[in-house]
Amino acid sequence: MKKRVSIKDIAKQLNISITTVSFVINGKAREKNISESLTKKVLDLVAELNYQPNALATSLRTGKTKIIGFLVDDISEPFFAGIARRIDEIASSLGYKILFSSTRNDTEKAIELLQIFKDRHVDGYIMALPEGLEDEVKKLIQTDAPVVLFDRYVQDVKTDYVIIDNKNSTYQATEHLIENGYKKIGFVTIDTVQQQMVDRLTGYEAAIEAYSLSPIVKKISYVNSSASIEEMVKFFKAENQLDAVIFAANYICLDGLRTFRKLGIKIHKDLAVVSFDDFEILEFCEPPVTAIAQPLEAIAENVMKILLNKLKKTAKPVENAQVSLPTILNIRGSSLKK
Amino acid sequence: MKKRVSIKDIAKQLNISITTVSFVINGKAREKNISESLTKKVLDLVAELNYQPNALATSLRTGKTKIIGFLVDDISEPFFAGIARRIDEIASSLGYKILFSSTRNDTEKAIELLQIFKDRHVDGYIMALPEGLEDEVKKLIQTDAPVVLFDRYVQDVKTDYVIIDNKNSTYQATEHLIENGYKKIGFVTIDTVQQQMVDRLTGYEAAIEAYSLSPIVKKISYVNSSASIEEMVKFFKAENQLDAVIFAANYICLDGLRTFRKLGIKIHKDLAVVSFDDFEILEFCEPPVTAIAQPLEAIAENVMKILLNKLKKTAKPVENAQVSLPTILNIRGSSLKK
DNA sequence: CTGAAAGCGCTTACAG
DNA sequence: CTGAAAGCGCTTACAG
Repeated sequence: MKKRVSIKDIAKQLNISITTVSFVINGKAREKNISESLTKKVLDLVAELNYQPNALATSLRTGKTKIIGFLVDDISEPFFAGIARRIDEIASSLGYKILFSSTRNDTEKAIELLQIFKDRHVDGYIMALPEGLEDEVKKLIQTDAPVVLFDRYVQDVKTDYVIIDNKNSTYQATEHLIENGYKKIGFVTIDTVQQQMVDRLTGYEAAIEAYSLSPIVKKISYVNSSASIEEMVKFFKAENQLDAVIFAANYICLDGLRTFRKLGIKIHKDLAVVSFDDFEILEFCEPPVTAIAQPLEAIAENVMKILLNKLKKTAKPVENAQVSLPTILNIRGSSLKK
Repeated sequence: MKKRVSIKDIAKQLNISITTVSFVINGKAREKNISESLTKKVLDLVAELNYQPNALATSLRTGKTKIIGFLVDDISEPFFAGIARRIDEIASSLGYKILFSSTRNDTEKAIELLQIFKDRHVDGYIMALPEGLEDEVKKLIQTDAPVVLFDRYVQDVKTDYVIIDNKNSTYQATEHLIENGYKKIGFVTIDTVQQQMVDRLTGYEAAIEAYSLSPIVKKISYVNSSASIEEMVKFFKAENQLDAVIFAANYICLDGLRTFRKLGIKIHKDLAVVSFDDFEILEFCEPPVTAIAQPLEAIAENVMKILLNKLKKTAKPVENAQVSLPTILNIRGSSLKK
C-alpha cells in the first residue's frame, strides 16, 4: 500500500512551507498575497501527484466533518429511501456525505444512534423522530447543532422542520369522498401520539364534523402485518355499513388491501378507498386507488435548503424555519361517484 | 457550546498521564499492568463525565474510521434499500457506520464517489458496480482495501463477492413453465453487459435449449418507464403467439404489467408470467404473479460476514470469498397449468 | 506500574 | 510575500 502524498511532500518538493501550500490549496492564495507563479507551481504539483488532503486531519483540525447524520425509522421504507436518495444527491453535489441509520422505532436504540452521530462529529442532523427522543433533541439543539426534522415535528421542541400539511390533506380527501356522495366514511390509523398521525386524524374529524357526519375511527395497535390484518378484519366485519374508508399511511393501506382480499371486499363497488401516501400497488388495483401523494423531492429539497443554510451561518441565530408542504390528491377510480 | 471533555481532562483531574487513561479506556489495563484501583478510578471518572473519545482524533491516529462505504445504483430501489437496512443493522452492532451514495448508473459519478470514499478513509467498500468501474476497483483492491461486491461481479476482477445463482434461477423458472405446458416462452430483459443480467438470460436459454424449444428474447434499451413500455407494446403485439413470459428484473416486470393493462392482456388467461424479483405488487395481481425471490437478508449477511472478516485480518492474504446464494421460486397463480 | 514525548496531517495566528 | 510553530485529541514505542 503506497503511502499517500501529504501536504509535507508537496512543500518539500517545492522547497516552501506547508503553510503556503495549505493557503494555495484552500484558495486563499490571493487573500494571502502569494505570488501567481508560486501558486501555479503548487497547483501543478498537486495535480501531478494527485494530492488529496486527508479529510480526517482537516476534520480534526477544523471540527467539521462534512458528514450529515440521517436518522429514520427504517431506511428500507420507500418514503425514507426516496428522501434519502434526493438528500444524498444534493449533499454530494456540495461535498457532504450522508451517514444513515434506522431506529426501528426503538427509543433506546435511537438515543444510542444519536450519541454515535455526535461522537462522530456529524455537521448536521436530519431526523424523523421516534417517540421518546424529545429531551435528547432539545439538548442537542441547545449545543447549537444544526438539526432539521421532517415527517413529524415535536410539539414542545423549538426547531426547524419540514412536514406536509397533514390536517388539510385528510380534510380535503374526506371532503372529496363526501362530495362524491359517501356518508359513512371510516378512518383507519394506528394508535400513536406521533404528530403526523394525530394531524391526519384531526383533518378527517374536522371534515366529518363540518358536514355533520359521524366519525368512525379504527386505531390499530401496529405490531406486524398479520396482526394488523386481523384487527382490520374485525373492524370491517363490525362496521359493515361503511361506504368508504381512508387509510392513514401506506403500510396501513397495504394491510387494508390484504384485508379486502381476505374478506372479498371489492374496491369502489363495496367500499370507496383513499390511501394516505401514494405507491405503485395502488395503480394496479381494480379500480386504481385514490391517494394523497407526499412530495418526496420537495421535502428532501426543503430539508437540505434549511440545513445548508444553518451550516453556513456562523452563530447567527435565526428564526426557526418551519415548512409545511402541500400534498397532491391523485383521484382514481376507487373514490368516484357511484 | 460547552467544550467536550478530552482525555487530557481526565488525566489532569486524576493527576496521571494521558497514556494511562488511554490504556484503560482501550481495555489494555491488564495488559499494561495498570493497578486495579487506578483502573477503577479512571473508569469511574469517565462514566461520571460521560467522556467519549473524539472519533476523529482516533481515526487520524489509527487510520481507521469504522465507516463502511456503500455504493449502489440507487438507494431508493427496494432491493438496495432492503440490503442497506440489514447491512446497517449488522454494522451498527459492531461499531461501524454506513456512508452511502447512489451512482445513478453514471460511470463518471461512480468514479468520483469512489474517490470520495477513499478520501474519507472508509475502512471497507460494499458495492454493486456500475459498468466502467472495473479498472478503478482493480486499483482499489491492489491497495489492499477491503472490497466486497454484490448483486453482480466483474469477470476479470479478482475479488470477494456475494451474488445469487442467476443462471440456475431462470433455468428453473423456465423449466417450471415448460413443465406446466407452456411452449412459447418469451424473455424480456435489458440491453446490458452487466453480469447478473447476462446470467439470467443464459439460464433461460439453457432451459429452452434443453427442451428443444425456441428462444424469444426482447432486450429493452432501458431509458425510462414510458419508453420501456412502448418497446414492450411493440414486442407483445409482434409476438402474439407467446403463451408465457419471464421478466428479468422487478422494474422490467413493473413496466410489463403496465403494458398488459394497456394492451388488455390478462395474466395467466392470455399469458403466463414469471418475475425475477418478488415485490408486493405481484401479490395483488389477478391472479398473483409467480416470482423468483432474492434473499435480501442473506445477501446482506454474507456481505458483512466477508467484509468483517477482511477488516479483522492483518494482511493475511486469503482466497477470495465468492458466494452464490440460491433464490426461491414463489409459485403463484400466474404460471399454473391451464 | 506509569509517564514524557513523538506523530497522525492538517489550519491558522503570529512574526517578519 | 512567506514560514516556523502551536495545536486539534488521540495512540503507542520507548524509557525508567
